[in-house]
This record gives sequence, structure tokens and C-alpha cells, in this order.
Amino acid sequence: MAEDGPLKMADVARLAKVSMSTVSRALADNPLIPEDRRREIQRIAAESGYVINQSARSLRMRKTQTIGVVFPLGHDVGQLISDPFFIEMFGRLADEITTRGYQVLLCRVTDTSDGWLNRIIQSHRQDGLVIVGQSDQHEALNHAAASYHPLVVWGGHLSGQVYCSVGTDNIGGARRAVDHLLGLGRKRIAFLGMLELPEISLRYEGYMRALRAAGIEHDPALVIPAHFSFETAYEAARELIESGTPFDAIFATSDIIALAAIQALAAAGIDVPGQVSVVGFDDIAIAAQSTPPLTSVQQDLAKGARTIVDLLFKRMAGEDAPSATLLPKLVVRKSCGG
Amino acid sequence: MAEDGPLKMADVARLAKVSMSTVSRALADNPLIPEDRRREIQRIAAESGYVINQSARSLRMRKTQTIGVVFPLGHDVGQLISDPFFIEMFGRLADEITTRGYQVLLCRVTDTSDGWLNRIIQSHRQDGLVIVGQSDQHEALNHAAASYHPLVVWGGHLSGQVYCSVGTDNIGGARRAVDHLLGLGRKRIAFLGMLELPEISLRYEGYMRALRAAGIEHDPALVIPAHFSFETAYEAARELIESGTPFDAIFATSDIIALAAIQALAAAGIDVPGQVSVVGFDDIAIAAQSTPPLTSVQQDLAKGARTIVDLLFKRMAGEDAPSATLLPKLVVRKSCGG
DNA sequence: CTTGCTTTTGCAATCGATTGCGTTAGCGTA
DNA sequence: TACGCTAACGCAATCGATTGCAAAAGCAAG
Repeated sequence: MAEDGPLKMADVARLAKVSMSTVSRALADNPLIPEDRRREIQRIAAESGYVINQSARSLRMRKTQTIGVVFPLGHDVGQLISDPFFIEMFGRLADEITTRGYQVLLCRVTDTSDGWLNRIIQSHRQDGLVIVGQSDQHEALNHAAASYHPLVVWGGHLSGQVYCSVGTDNIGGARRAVDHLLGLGRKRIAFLGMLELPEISLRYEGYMRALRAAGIEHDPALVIPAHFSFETAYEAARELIESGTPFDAIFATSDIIALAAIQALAAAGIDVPGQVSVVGFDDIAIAAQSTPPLTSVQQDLAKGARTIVDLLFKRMAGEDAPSATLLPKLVVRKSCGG
Repeated sequence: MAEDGPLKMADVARLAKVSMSTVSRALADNPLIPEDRRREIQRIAAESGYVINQSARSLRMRKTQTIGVVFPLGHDVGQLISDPFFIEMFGRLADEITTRGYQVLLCRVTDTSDGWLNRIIQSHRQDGLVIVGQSDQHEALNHAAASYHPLVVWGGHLSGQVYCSVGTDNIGGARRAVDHLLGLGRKRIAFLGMLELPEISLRYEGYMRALRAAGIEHDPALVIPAHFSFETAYEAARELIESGTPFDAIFATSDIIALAAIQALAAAGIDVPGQVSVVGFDDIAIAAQSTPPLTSVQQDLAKGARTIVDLLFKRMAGEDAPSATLLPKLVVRKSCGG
């Protein structure tokens, strides 16, 4: 019961007066050991407080019972995991993974120098990988996926993509949001986001399609680069306002950007949604609670996480699992006046 | 450059025409190997895509470069990590830990049967542990801390506590919140929370002290058990309302409970803060954005996380680090009319 | 008491690194 | 050439489990 020195399997073997082989098999519920003896050995192990050393087990079995969840933040130095979207996604992934009896190992990657993904894979710390967001690492992912199968990426579905991904239909989601703004009579719709990121560029594609379908001329001055942090997004919005370029709506590629924009508009005395309609993307928890409540393209993270983990476990079992796309839903609230 | 079969150190040794010992030392930047040879071997390793197998390394070194972050959820079956408070705390801890070059291993513990903590500790999967919330496991923590030092707990400071903890001054925080309500002229203040949890019972203590100091008779009918999930909290608030027990304020022991209460009040046609003032605890991100914005006792999670990790690393280095208490701050917003 | 078969058990190799200790290489000096 | 000393290097044990294979034990039939 009360034990101090951490026992090893050999100690349990001694206690049970059998060999280590037998203890190992008994603890693994191997039917090679007769039922009653198995129970007996398990009892002795439990009572002595013995716990299998996972380092040793992992080495020998080449399995860690651990899933790595990776956040490549190369594109945005200093971005913290504390970002609401990442955090929420992580929580849901963690729930799905732990429910299946695996541990979750978090990797925040800021150094995306050559071979970063390979370094994670070959470290053998995990049996499978979830990459949250493609960042600007499409090529690296494609390359890694060629030889490493238990890997699923959250992000957009890109052309020429080898790896398995799960993500929202970015084009469709953006299209729906912009269509909604157009339906409200808005004509000069600003786009806030970083086109370098694949997912964002897909949203840009949806934005453009909506404009084209409505026969509206596209004004490049309305496309503003905006990072994901509140502060930089606020700056971007402020510059747009001060530039004097007329606009009557904003399609922000994340809720954080949208909230920052709303704040910047308020600071400039511009009424939302009176003068400018704002739509965000993600529908994070705060979106519904902000003032005014934010219209946003909802990504169903719970379902997304479940899908990711389902596919990952399939791949870990050797099956081949295809990419999946989730249908986004436009949640209309006050911020666009609709 | 392009390698498929995962190489081992022995392969690198062959490539470099030296022994494994030398490779191992070179990769560890051991000065026993002359500088230029070290560089050479490192270059060969990098170019061949070699990565140290962490399982093997952990076994031999008895170190994993990993910190375990544990959420004991025994008290509230089914509670997910997706809970905003946990999630935010986790994000900040993750930032602090990864910044120090360690990995983060998440453990969600729902089975708090005898020895659960020991099972985690002895698994040797991590070099140190952060336990987020005492749940109802005060005894287990005390017992484990007696022999396992690299362990820090987020939670209240309890009497007879052996383990190292970091947490808000719960009594003081609650006291301040209730004092504020009293200052607004409120006299019948309901308390919503689970007294079984140590932190909550400390907040109850603060609540009682405030009432006593104001010379107000305590009515047990105003103390309502409420779990941390929105749904159950909503139910609890609804029952309070329907019970007919008169009250003019609510001190909720978490923001989620407070938000649920506000919603229940709204559903019953009771005006906040007109008829009932509401104060929450934690000041999670949503608090500032809700309608009406929530007055709340702010726990500085960023600082809390930093402190936890600081203390943990001290303890891992063998130093003895004492518990720490953070000073909470009452953030006054509209929900209490102040 | 053998023989033949099945059920249990244990030996010893293995997973892939790290490291104490002894050996070799290299160089300067007599 | 011989000797001494240091700087480099490698052998082999080790971390704590798992498992293929062979040996032992148990048992029934001849």
C-alpha cells in the first residue's frame, strides 16, 4: 500500500514469486496466463502501488498511447495558444482524444525551419498527429504525409493536397457571408485577412465569387492584410478607416479581427450596423455576447474535432481515410443589421 | 536529405564513421568531442534527417522534457475540458511551459479511484505535474506531495496543506464582491456554488464574513448548490426563482454560473441589475462581453500560470518553493448596477 | 513407467539511446 | 627511440519493459 521507492516489474515478480515475463503477461491480461493467477498478480501489483513505466513500455512497444496536437505558428510570431479559436479547438480535440483512452501532447511550433515536422514525427513521442491550421506549411505537410500516415490536418482543402484534412468549406462560408451583406444592400465590402494563409485565401475566393455573381466591381483598396491578433487587427481597421476609402461593410476572416474592427469603428464614431455592417468568421463563444452581437460564419468545432479524431484513429489502424469538409452556417446577429 | 526508414543513432554513427558514443556526445554538444568534429557530426545527422528517439532517451535519462497538466474532474462527471475557465488556464500554462522548452501533456482524470494520482506520477510520463483545481482530492494531493516534489496545484490554500499551491485569495475575493453588493444596498444575497469543493467553500467563508461584518442575518435558503456547467446552473437559478425565496442579489461562484443565472432571471422577467444584482467569479473573457456586462472577481490567470510554472521548475530543480496567493480584483460592470 | 500432448513458465534478446571507465592516439620532451 | 601525459574515442552496461522460443510441468493414455 504505502510504497516509496518506485517499484519495477522485477519487484512485483519477486513479490508474486514468478518471472517478469509472467507479470508482464498477467498485467496485459494475456490468456496465456491462467485466469486466477492473472487476477492474483494484478492484485499484488495494485496493492504494492506498482505502475508500468511508460517510457520503457513505449520504447519496447513502439507505441506511446499519445496523440500530438500541433499548432504551427510560424506565420505569426508570438501568437499564443491562448488565442480563443485555438484554445476552443484544442479543448474539443482533447475531449475526443482522452475519451478514446489516449493522452494529448501539445506542441507549439514557432520554429518552422526546414524539417520541423519531420523532427516531431521522428521523435516518436506520439502515435498520431493532429495539425491545427496549415499556417504557411502546405508543402511541408504534403511532404510529410507521403511517408507518415497517422496525420490529420485541420484546415482548408487545397488543390494538389496529399494529406488528409478536415475543415470548413471556406469558399462556401465566405460566399454565404458576403452574399448576406450584398442582400442587405451593401456594395463596398472590405475584406480583412492574411491572404498568405491558405484558408484565408479560400475565403477570399468566396468573397470574390460573391462579388462577381452580384456584378460588383472589385476594389483592391478594400482588401486589407490583417493578422489574427486583436491589436494588429485593430491597427489594420484603423488604417482602413483613416485611408478615406469609402466602405459600407466589413467581411473579417476571423471573429477576433471582426471584434477589433467593430471597436475601431466605434472609436471613429462610426455606427455598427447603422453605417457599416460587420461579419466575422468562426463564431467563437464571445461572438454571441459582444456588443453588438456579431454575425459570423459558424464552424462546428465539436463536430470538426470529432471528425478529425475519427479519421486519425482510422489512419492509425492502417485504413485509408479521406479528407472531409464541414458545412459552415451563417449565424446572423445584430452586427450586420440583418 | 530524403530518407524513408527512420534512422537510428547507429546509422548516423556509420555515416560519420565513428562510434555511437561519439554521435551521442556530439549531438549533446559535449565538449569531450572537439568542436569541429561535433559540427561535422551534427551536420551529418541533420542532413540525413536523423532525430533522436525520445522514448529511448527518456528511458535512459529518466527525464521526458514534459510537464503533465492534470484536470481532476471527479466531482463533476462529464465536465469537459472545453469549459472556458479550464481552457483559458490551460492555454496560459501551455504558453509558459512551451516557452521553457518543455512539452505539455494533458491528462483529463475522471476516474479518481484510489491511487489515481500515484498512477500518473509513477507512469514516468512527465518530469513535473500541474494539477488544475483541487476538486475533492485534497487528501490524495497531500498524500502524493509527501513523496513527489515536482508538483504544483492551482487552487485554494487549505489548512493542513502539504502540497504547493497557487491560487487566488478566495476568501478575500468573495468578501470584496459581497461587500460591493452590500454597499449597493442589497441585503438578501443568494450564494450559488458547490460547497463540497474547497475553493468554493473558501468563497462561502468570505461571503459569510461579509454578511457578518454588515450585521446581516444569514438565511440558509439563499445558499444554492450549483455545478459548473451552464445547464445545471441554469436549473439551480430557476429553482431559486421559483422557490419564492425573496432575494435582491446573487453572488455566483463562477462566471458560467452567473451568466446562467442572468439568463434564468431574464427568462423570468426579472431585471438585472434593476431588481437583482449579479456578481460572478473568474472574469473569463466572455464576462466583459455579456449583456449586461458581468461584474466579476478577476483571477489573473496569466500571472497565475506564470507563478505555477515558476514554482514548478524551482521544485524540479530540487529547491523548495512555497505556496503563493494572488490578489483578486473586483471588476465592476453593469450587472450589479454599480 | 514411458510416451505424447497441452498448458505454463522463464530465459534471453530487443527496443534506442546515454555514460563510466578503460584504451588508443597524438604530441612534446629527453 | 622511449617515455609521459593529455585529448579523443569506443566498449559494454544500463534504463524497464515485451515477447519469440524453448524448456518444464502436468496429465492422460498405453
